[in-house]
Amino acid sequence: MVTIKDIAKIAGVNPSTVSRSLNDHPHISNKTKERIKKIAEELGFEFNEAARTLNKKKTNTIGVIIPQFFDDMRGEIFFANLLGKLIKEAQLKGYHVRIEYEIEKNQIKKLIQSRGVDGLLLLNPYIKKEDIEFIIEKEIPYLFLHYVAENFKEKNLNYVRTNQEKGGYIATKYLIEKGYKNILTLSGLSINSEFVERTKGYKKALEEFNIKNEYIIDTDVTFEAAKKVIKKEKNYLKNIDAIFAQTDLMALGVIEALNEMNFSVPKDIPVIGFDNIQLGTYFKPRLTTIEQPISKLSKIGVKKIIDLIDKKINIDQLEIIIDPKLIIRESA
Amino acid sequence: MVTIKDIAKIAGVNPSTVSRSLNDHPHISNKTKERIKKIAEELGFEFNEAARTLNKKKTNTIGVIIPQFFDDMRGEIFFANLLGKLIKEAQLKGYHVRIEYEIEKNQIKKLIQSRGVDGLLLLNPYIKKEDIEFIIEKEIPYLFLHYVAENFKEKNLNYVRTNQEKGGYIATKYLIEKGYKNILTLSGLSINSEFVERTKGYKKALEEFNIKNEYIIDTDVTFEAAKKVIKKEKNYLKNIDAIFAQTDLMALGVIEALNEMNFSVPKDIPVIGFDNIQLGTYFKPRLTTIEQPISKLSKIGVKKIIDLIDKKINIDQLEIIIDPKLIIRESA
DNA sequence: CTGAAAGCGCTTACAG
DNA sequence: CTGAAAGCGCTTACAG
Repeated sequence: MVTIKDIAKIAGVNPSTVSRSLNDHPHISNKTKERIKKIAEELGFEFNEAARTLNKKKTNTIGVIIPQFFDDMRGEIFFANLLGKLIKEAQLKGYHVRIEYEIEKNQIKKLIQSRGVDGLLLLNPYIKKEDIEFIIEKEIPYLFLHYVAENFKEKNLNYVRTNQEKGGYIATKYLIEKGYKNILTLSGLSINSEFVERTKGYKKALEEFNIKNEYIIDTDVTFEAAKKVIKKEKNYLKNIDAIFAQTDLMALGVIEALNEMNFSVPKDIPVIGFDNIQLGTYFKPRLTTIEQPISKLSKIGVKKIIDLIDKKINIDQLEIIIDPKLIIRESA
Repeated sequence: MVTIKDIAKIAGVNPSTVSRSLNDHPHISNKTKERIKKIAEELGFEFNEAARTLNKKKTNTIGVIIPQFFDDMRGEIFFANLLGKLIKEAQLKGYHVRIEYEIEKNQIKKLIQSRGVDGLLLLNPYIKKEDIEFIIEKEIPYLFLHYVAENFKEKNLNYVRTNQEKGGYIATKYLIEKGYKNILTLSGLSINSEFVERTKGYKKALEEFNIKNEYIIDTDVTFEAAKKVIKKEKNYLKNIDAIFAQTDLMALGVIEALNEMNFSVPKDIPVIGFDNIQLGTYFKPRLTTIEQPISKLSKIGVKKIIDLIDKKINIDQLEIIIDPKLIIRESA
């Protein structure tokens, strides 16, 4: 592999001159710069990353901690999308992304101590409290993305996330304004706060329109669970005239159940989802839903973590909340 | 950050002794080893990765090159699954994974020249010929995973892939043995050879059973395209008594189209898919399909690339072909 | 069993 | 504008 020394020898200069030339140091004459760059190019020279990292204490790597439930169907689509966009965004800015599951106990600490990353993008809401404290103590640039830690509410943390409450509010309000008053929301049986937030938004909308009847069912965040629950709660359904399912997959399960029970969607019962997965556009009726702003999330996430790494922004606190968007199609 | 020197000072020994102790070098007394390990533990020491990499010329990183079409719906589910499993597998073996899109021209060359990875897992079939030649010339351990390069048929390349032809064969044979003789296959309009292979398998099965009637339609690999084509080819359908759609998403589109045209699946026309995406289990009728062996693919892929890196196996040629599996459910 | 020294491939403060 | 030297944090061949 060709090194700076090789180039120095060929050019008859000191390695430091090669380094400076290739790094466009201002105090080097254009003549030598160009001469050296040409040689470097011809030899196919690239800086040895490890050597640079060791010297500059800069890895150009963003650590991304993903949750174990990445394997879930729902997580999969959403996270795959998010990760794909994160990788691309980072790459465009000269960083790369190191994705890790939290498998071992001290994974995050090790990652930091071994100087493997410049900063951390945390996509896992279940980061341990001590890890968060460690990150903060060591002043490692970090950003919660999409989720905010569940285990550490005391301190103001850095995050970029979707306004889930607003999403729930928008969905519910849309149904109310269409004239529905008995709205069931299917929420997630999950410790992730997104569902709590969406239900909050649901309640807020009801309240705003002075509607007293709340119908809330918590269930697993899957197609099957949603389908099953709807079929089981036949009697319950008699009071209901619209449904807000808090994920698209659940909404599809609900529609499937309703179809099998000979309800027509949206005529008999409109259904609105959440996420805007592509799947929702495939089947009839095409899903009306709330869009998670994945593109914005990844663009802003990458930009901000790099700003934090470059100390372009204060590490004090960074709170960015992105509003989701109503997508009107056929199901409601 | 704590270094080997710090520990040496505290322990009153030479840094080399610390290094050897922490690396479990055989010639160090257990006493000092344990003493030093304890100090290291107390200080929260971890090896500086860059320093180690620089010295040992080993990054413990597997480069993963993904195709631009990772963003596609189909690619997304399949690749997300595969990537998630790759990351986990690699991590369990002490490696991490560096995922890159091929954005710049010389991305792969740079990755190699800058010594960023120990080996390459190529998930992109459209690697340029010169890149492949470069990889081979530099003797970088590499493995095509899932796809095999389209641009470089001359040389025997290393790969781990699914036997797509066999998949097409199994699917078609299954339909034939159920008594169907006029089988349409919906193949992919795509330069990826997987569809060519699956169609080959389809033909092979027909031939084996002496069936002369071939029905092949090539179309975009999407739900919508499949649906549209089926609705358009109404007349064509009259001759058909079973359909083999070469992706699950296409199969779902086909079923949706058939339903809208008042055909019952599988009673009137059975439909078999390919991929075994989870989605296929959600809707009625649940999809009969061919399973892509994603778990095996990722496990073997990671294991073999590490073997190549460790020179445990010959770099001469590695060809592993994994058979897909028939999953019988309701649609056929 | 342990130490002293050189080296991995860069960068940069110090000189001139 | 350029060079010589020290250093980033490890490892390991050479000695003893």
